[in-house]
Amino acid sequence: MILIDYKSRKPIYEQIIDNIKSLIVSGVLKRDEQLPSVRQMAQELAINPNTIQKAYTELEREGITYSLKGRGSFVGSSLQELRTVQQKALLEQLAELSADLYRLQVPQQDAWTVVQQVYEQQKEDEAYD
Amino acid sequence: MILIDYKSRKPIYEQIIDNIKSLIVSGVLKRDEQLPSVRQMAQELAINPNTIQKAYTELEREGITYSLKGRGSFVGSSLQELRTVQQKALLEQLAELSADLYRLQVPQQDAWTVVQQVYEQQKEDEAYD
DNA sequence: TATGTGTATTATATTATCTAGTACACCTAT
DNA sequence: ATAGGTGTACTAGATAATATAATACACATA
Repeated sequence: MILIDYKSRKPIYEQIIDNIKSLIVSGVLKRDEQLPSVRQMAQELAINPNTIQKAYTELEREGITYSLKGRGSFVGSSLQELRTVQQKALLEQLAELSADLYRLQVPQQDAWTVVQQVYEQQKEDEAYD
Repeated sequence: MILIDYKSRKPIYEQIIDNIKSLIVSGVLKRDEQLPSVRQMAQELAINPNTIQKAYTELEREGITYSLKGRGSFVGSSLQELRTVQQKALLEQLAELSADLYRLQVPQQDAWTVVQQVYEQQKEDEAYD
């Protein structure tokens, strides 16, 4: 369900956060569905429970999950809500990257070609599902 | 000449590296031109000389500068060489970002609009030089 | 010779990350 | 009521990356 890359410079708890967001946005985890408990996920990933706890706390702070004492942690954000937020964030990243591309005098056409090619490649990959 | 953002999560030595690359790519620093000495830059930025040294060592490792004992550090990469390398790196970033955009189902048209707007905005800003 | 270079070394401080262990309050099924 | 599973809080320690501090040495040049 969740994969951790220990070689990455990205902290484990951030990888868990991103992973859960992906699961929600991809529709695997749905609103009000229960997440694995802190201890369970810690055991499955062979990671300290405190690290999972840190990820869950941050997810709750962002309003993406909610926790009930004695019950568990649950998805608090709908697929559409989270998708909208993340789309906005990605477009902001794209704007920053575009500014860098401009500064380095990369032709607009070259940038566009890359985007197009990736989109078409992804579409092809999807055709095999 | 160089600005450091102490609030940034990016380490100071990395900021120095990026800053010097920008100065080369923008044509401010030219091939074989001498960089500020380790001690001089350390004093100007009120930063420990070892931190500057770390940045310079990395720049030399990347082939962007070269150092001569007793002489100083100099630009070893031409504007065109470095620009080409960095353009390639940026386009790779763009490819990764495009894949994320696709996964989040951002319409290709929306992405394209952002890129276009940034390019036009930058062009306008430049007109005031 | 004096000064300014790059470079190397050792030590310390700080911060972020992660682990370890323990404890408590709460919920629920038995 | 009890047991077991929840979230949560707390203290402590290990480790790595980053940055500072203080010296020292070799080399180049005016």
